Parts: sequence; structure tokens; C-alpha cells
Amino acid sequence: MVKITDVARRAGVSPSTVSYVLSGKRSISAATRHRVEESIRELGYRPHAGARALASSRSNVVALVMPLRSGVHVPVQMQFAAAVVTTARTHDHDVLLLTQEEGDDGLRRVADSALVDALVVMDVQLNDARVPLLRSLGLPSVLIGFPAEAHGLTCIDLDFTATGEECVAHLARLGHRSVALLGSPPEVYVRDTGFARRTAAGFTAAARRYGMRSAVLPCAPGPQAARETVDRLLREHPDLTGVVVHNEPALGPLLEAFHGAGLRVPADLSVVALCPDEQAEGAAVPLTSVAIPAAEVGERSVELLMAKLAGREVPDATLLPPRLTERASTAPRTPTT
Amino acid sequence: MVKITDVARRAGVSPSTVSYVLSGKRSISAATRHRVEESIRELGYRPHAGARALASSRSNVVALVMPLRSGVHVPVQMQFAAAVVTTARTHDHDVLLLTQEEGDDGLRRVADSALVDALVVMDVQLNDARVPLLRSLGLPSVLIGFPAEAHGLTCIDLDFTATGEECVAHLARLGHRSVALLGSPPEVYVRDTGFARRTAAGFTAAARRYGMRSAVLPCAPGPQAARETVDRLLREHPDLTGVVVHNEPALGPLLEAFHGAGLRVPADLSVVALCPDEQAEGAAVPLTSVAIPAAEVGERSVELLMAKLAGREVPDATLLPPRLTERASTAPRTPTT
DNA sequence: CCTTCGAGTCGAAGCGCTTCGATGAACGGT
DNA sequence: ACCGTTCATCGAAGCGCTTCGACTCGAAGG
Repeated sequence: MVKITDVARRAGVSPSTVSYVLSGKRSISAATRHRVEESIRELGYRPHAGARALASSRSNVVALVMPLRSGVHVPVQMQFAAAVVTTARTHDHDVLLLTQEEGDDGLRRVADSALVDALVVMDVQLNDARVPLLRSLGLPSVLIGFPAEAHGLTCIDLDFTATGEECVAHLARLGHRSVALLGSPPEVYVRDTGFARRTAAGFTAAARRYGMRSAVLPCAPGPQAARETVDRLLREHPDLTGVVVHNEPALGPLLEAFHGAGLRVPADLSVVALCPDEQAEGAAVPLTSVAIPAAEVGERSVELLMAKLAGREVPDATLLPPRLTERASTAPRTPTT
Repeated sequence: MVKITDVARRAGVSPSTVSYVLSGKRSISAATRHRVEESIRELGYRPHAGARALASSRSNVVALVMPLRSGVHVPVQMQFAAAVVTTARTHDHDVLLLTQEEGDDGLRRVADSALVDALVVMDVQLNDARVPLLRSLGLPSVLIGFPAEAHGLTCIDLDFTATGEECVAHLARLGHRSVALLGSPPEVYVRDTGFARRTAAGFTAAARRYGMRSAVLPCAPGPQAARETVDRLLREHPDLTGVVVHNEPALGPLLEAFHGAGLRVPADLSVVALCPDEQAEGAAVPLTSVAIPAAEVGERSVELLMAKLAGREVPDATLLPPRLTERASTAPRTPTT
């Protein structure tokens, strides 16, 4: 194994000089830098990560805590993870993969043992048990999603309020006057996720602003539940011409239920979905949709982390603007006779 | 930060004794062990990972190299990754996530810098450029999949030969006499993956053994290609009653093409798929299938790695037996009039 | 011309842990 | 009673790196 003293000897300098060439923390003459860099290349030198971590109290590793078993759409998680790894690498950091399973202890372990020097925590819930822990850990962290009490934490997510608004705005532009949001099953609203509520709030507020009639209905997954939801929707809102679906697993069944009810998309009903692009593209009628910008979230979270590690101030909350992609499922309202 | 000397002082022993309690590498009296463990608990001591790595030249981290952008079914990859992380944790190791993108350099980097002490490499291709590198790296590694020249490497995968055989055996038991394997697009056979060929070999050998007529056809993805493949298949093998599909993306289109050709599954045609269970269950007619045992592969690969790290001998090749799950798409051959 | 300063470099002191050899103590065998 | 063993523990020497203070030298400032 080649070490820093080997490089130093070959370049005719002291080990500390080599270190300074590597870190750039002190000025080095061009000539010396050159010789050192040459020696490094020739010897194929790589600093020993452990030694470095010990001496500098920086491991250059960030932890990524993933919900490896959750209901979140898996390919989206993957995109996110890929973005985190890639971005971390551009900042000379590596990524340690932790699962939600290990829970609190896992976080504490990697933090206390100085295995990592920052954390990215995915899938944060409204009342996430890890939040107090993260506060006390003394390591920079970024949360994907917003807990109820986010003060002093750095959080990032799609701006679901704006997403709700944007979907309504799109339908408004197309002339729709009566719209509905089909959301998550009731328990989700109660239990954990802030985003369901935020979407609904944006949706409702925008509808009011545009002077549209609007409704918000929860929807359980499964064809049976979808049919019931659609029945109820059409009964209670016979003039409905636009819906927004914020419920990936129920999306397919709902579309079939619309079909079953004799509604053609988009002729009779315009549909906007909140779902991954693949899903939107794969539907029988390609769906106008807003996707979770997973790659962007991943990239930005690492960037926030790096900023914090560098001692820079970062905003507590980062909300990424929704991007609505128009596809075939939305059309101007056909004036009903 | 609490360190080993703090624990030692509190327990009234020397640091080395604490270390030996932790590692179990020397015998310690029950009384002393007890006092030390108590102190550790009370102080909340965690050894500094870097210091440990430096002193012991073991980082207790394994690298997982994932193809984060590839065509491999993503949820299956996830399952695999989850199993790797979980199993690694049971052996007191953590997992560093690398992407294929970083390529050779990434492997060399984490190896040379002693960031990790072993590697799990997914998605190994027949002529994988990383193979020579892995040989020269001097770290234990486990490959998921088999390269052309696997000598001296530890590889693990589903036993595709046995899988081909098992599918045929299943159809044979049901009385089928003429079967076909619909495989990957032609380029796959040529380019990279050994498993396509191995499945075909097992399939053909078993068919011969059972005295069945058999054919192997490649199949490109997409509805168009699927229809052409099915047309050709029925034309060339009019007596066909069973097919095995080893091509996840083409599976849906193929089923539709069968339907379009007037074939009912399983009444007219029995279908066995090689695909994830979710996909098999989600089909219109739930498919009899063999799944890649991702979780098992992940677990076993880490176990192999740990054995190698412990200096134990491990087999070069580990082939996991296929498990065929019967669902609705296969049925006894209905004797044609 | 002497001081001051900054740029460039070195030496040495750790960072927190593991591990090796050494040291006692206890113990059974003769 | 003595010796060889084994068991339990300690002290000290690193592991390979970073970093702090100190030093030198030439240029700039008075």
C-alpha cells in the first residue's frame, strides 16, 4: 500500500506538503504542486479513508436513509437514490445506505461512530419519530418531506400546494368549471403524510379563486373502491368535467371506473394525475400529469447538505415547483348542451 | 465525544482491555467484562469508525455496486439491495452504495482508499470489463451473474439452466408435447447476458429428454414485434400448447398477441413466465412463473462475502434453485380432437 | 538599510483505536 | 516447593493522515 510518505519522498517534499497539495488549504508553489501531483499519479496513491477521517474528523460520507419496504413508488425512490449518489460524488463524498428498518439506532450509530458526516432522510412523516433525534444528533441533515414541527430542520419536497393549484389552473384554462380531487385513502390524511393535505389545500384555494365548483374525495385502492368513489362523485357532482387524481395505486382502477361509467377521457372528462411519468405515459390514454421530481430532489438535498457542511446558511424549507406535462387526458371543456 | 479511554477510566481498566471486551479477541474475566460493558452503556460509547479502520485495517463496510439506470426490473433491484443491507447489518457491516456510472474508477477508489473491505457487484455481464479489475483488487468480492471467465471469482445467481428445465418439466407433467421458449431480443443473446443462453439450454435439453417438440424464439419488445413473433410461432408450430416467456417487457404484449390470435390462456395455451411475482400476479390471467429470488441472492451474496472475509473457503459458483409458482396460466393439455 | 509581511515549506504532535509482547497471578503436576 | 501453563490484564507502539506553529526567504514599505 502506497502512503503519503512515499509520495512525499518521491517528490522530495514533506508529507504535510503533500497533504496541502491535496486539500488546497495552504498555498503551494506551482512547481512543487506539479511534482507532487506527478508522484501521486505515478504511484497511484489514494489517501487512506480511515486515516483521513481520524485526523480530520470528516469521513466524506453521507448517509442515505431509505424506506426500502414502503408503498412509495419504487422506481421513483431509485431515481432519487441515483441522484443522491451522483451528486454526492461530484462533491467528493460517498453514500452509505441505511434502511428505515434500523430506525433510530441506525442513525445514532452512524452519527456517533463518525461513519458519516451528514444525513439524507427520505420519506419523512408528519409525526416522524426521528425528528427529535435528528435535532439532537449534531450532524447536518436534510429531510425529504415535511414533519409537523420542522423548525430548525432543513426540508425539501415538491411544492404540493402549488401542485394542487397548478392542476386547477390547467383545468381552468381549458374552461372547466367543476372539478374534483381524488386523493389518498382517508387513513393517509390522518396518519402521516403532510403532502395529501397540502395538495388538497392548494386545489381548493385555487378552485375558489377561479370561481370553480370543487370537491375533494378520498379514495381507497382497488377496483371495487374505485367504482364506489366514481359513483359517488358523479352522483354528487353531475356537472363535473375535470378531475385530479393524487393516488398512484388507485389511478388505474379509477380510469377503468370512469370508462365503466361511460365517460370518455378526455371528451367527457379531463384527468390530471400526480404520478411518475412512466405511469402517465403507460395509461391507455396518456395522462396529463405532474411528477415528483425525484432526481431534482435528490440533487438539491445533497447540495443543501454540502452547503451546511461548508458552514453556509441554507433555507429551512425548499419547495420545488411542480411541472405539469400535458398529454392526451385533458382537453377543453365541451360545452354541454 | 466519548472515547475508549473514557470508558477504560470509568471501568478502572486499560484501554486495551476495553478493546478486547469489544472484539472478544482475548479472554476477559466475567467481572471485568461486566464493568466495561456497563461503562460503555452508561457513557453511550461508540468506537470511532475511522480510528478503528485505521488501526485494524478493516472498515466493516461493503460496497454495493448497482446499475441504477439499467433495464433490470427496478423493484427487484430494490429487494436485492434491501437484503444486502439487512444481511450486512447482521454481520456488523454497513453498505456503501456505488453506481455503475462511476465504473472501474469507483471500484478502484473505494478499494484503494480502504473505504470498504469487500464488494458486491450486481448485473455482471458476460464480458464484463470489471472482471479483470476485481481480480487484481485484492478485496473479496461477489458477483451477481456470471461472466464468461469466472475462474477464481465468486459468483451467484438463479440457476437459469435448471429454470429452463423446471418450466419444461412443469409443462410436461401437464401433458404438453410441443413447447416454445420466447426469449430476449436477439442482441441480448449476443451481447452480454449469459442467463438468456443458459435458460435456452436448460429448456431445450429438458424438452429433448421428455421427448417434446421444442423451439426457441427471440422476441423484441413492443406490441408490433410481439404480434409478429406470435404469428411466426403459430405458423411454424401449429401444434404448440405451451410457452415459456423469458422476457419481462415483452410479456404483456405477447399475452395480448395470443389473445388477439384467438388463443385462450390456459385453455388453448399454457404460459409460464420468468418474471417478478408482482408482474405475474398482476396479469389478466395470473401467470404461473419463476421469479428471480432477489432477496435470497442478496442475503447469500453477503454471507459469501463474510465467509471470504473470515478467511473461509467458498464455492466459486452458487446457483439458486428455481421455484416455480403455479398460478392460473397453466393447465393440463386439452387433447385436441 | 532594516523591518515587516506573506508565500511556501517543514516537523511534530496528535486523531482514537488495535495489537503485540510483557507481566503477574493462579494453578495443577511432580 | 518448584516449574511450566494458562488466564487476565496492561503499556506502548503504531495505523496514515491532518494541522498547527515555526521557520526561511525574498519582496515591499518606511
